[in-house]
Amino acid sequence: MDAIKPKKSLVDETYETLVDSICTGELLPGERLNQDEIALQLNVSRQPVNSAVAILRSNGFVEDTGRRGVVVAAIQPVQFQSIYEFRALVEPFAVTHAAAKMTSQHKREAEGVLKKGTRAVKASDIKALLQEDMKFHEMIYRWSGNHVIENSMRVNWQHIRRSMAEVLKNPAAAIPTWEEHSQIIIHLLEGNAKAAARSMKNHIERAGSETMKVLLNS
Amino acid sequence: MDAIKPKKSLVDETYETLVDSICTGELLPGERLNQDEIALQLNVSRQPVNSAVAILRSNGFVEDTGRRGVVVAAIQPVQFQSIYEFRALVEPFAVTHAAAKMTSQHKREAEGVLKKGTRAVKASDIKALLQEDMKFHEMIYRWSGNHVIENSMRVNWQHIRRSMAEVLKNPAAAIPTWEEHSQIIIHLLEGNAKAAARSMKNHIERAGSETMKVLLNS
DNA sequence: ACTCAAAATTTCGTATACGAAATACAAAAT
DNA sequence: ATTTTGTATTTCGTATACGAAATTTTGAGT
Repeated sequence: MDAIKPKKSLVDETYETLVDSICTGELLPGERLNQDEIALQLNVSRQPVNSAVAILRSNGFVEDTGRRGVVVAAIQPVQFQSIYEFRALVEPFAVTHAAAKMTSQHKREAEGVLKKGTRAVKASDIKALLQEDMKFHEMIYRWSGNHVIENSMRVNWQHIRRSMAEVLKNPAAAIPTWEEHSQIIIHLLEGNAKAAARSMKNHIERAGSETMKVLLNS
Repeated sequence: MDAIKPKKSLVDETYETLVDSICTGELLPGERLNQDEIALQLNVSRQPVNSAVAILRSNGFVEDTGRRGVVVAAIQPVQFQSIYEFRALVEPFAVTHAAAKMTSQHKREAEGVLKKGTRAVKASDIKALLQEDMKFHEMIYRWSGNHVIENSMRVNWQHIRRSMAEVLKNPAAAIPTWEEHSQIIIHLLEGNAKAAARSMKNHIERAGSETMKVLLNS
């Protein structure tokens, strides 16, 4: 028998709602977060909102102004450059570690994600594209067996979502992405760690420059 | 006229106190955190304690038990292996980026940290050794100009403190550490990025195996 | 004595209350 | 008209209150 759904706390729900709002651009950089207003909108008291804001602050999504309350942290293009530089280092490393551990179980999982990804490409389903892209990379982190990678990238991915939503305003941008994802998996299943890592590096660098191009023109 | 000191919130104070207690081993893995008790000891109400615990949870220092409340997260040796693997990747990268940006300002800062470090070695001042080691590496992250590195490593360092406290029960273990730190800076000031990165990689790998040796024997 | 269920207690999550600091507003002085 | 200053309002941080779920204790039945 399955455990009944462990409904999350209001703090968690509030936190996730706010992160979503920030990442989708509903809350713009510099905008103030009014706790009373948020509490009213989400139909909870100010207490869970206050706790959620404290976590947002700890994770760098909002910042103190020195005055009252917090504002949505600004995201500069240079920060995305940092993120992609970092990814270009970490992701090939994750792939290399994953290569040594491939099983038929992994193969099945990869096929599932690739199928969902290509389906989303065909349907130009932006929301699905976003979700499946994240799932693909999180899958690789997990396969690497190094939990620090997964943890370190978690917050970054929330920021990446912000930029990716911009990039995918042209859904065709997802076509090369999923071709590259597919190629990486092929190399992994061949047991060719070097080629897989190189593919990943190229993938991140291409996606990075694509992203910077879009961000700088907007 | 100087601005008056902006004293931190009780949530922050509570959070830092709890992280300290976890990292120094005062609170052991698996131990339950009783909010009433903590509030009483810190002489605050349960509200800031509750918020601080939520942040601890978000940062992986404590985990839900499925029952009531949270317990201090267990730290397995394998987690430290992951951390050191990760550092062996990220820190040479940071050094490489820092190498391109050295100024006389940086030189002065480095000399200050190295002096404090070697003084702590001579005095076998464990607390200072811990603090200065962290400061040394955070300085390099900062110099790299990539904020993602600094942010990603922040939580890791709290865990590293836990292991380092163990290692430094033999204070002589700090001697090679600060020789290596010094060597890294020398290469950086020479503008020799390759050599600096290699020194950093060796430093992390030696420190990592030293740490694993101590953890597995305790 | 041992077991099990009902009652009492603990402790958490969330709501509400309150004081203090920041901001907005308004009126007086230049 | 602009600046200044006193006052009202907003909004946050923290304290306290309360209900519900988990845990412990109690005690009756075996």
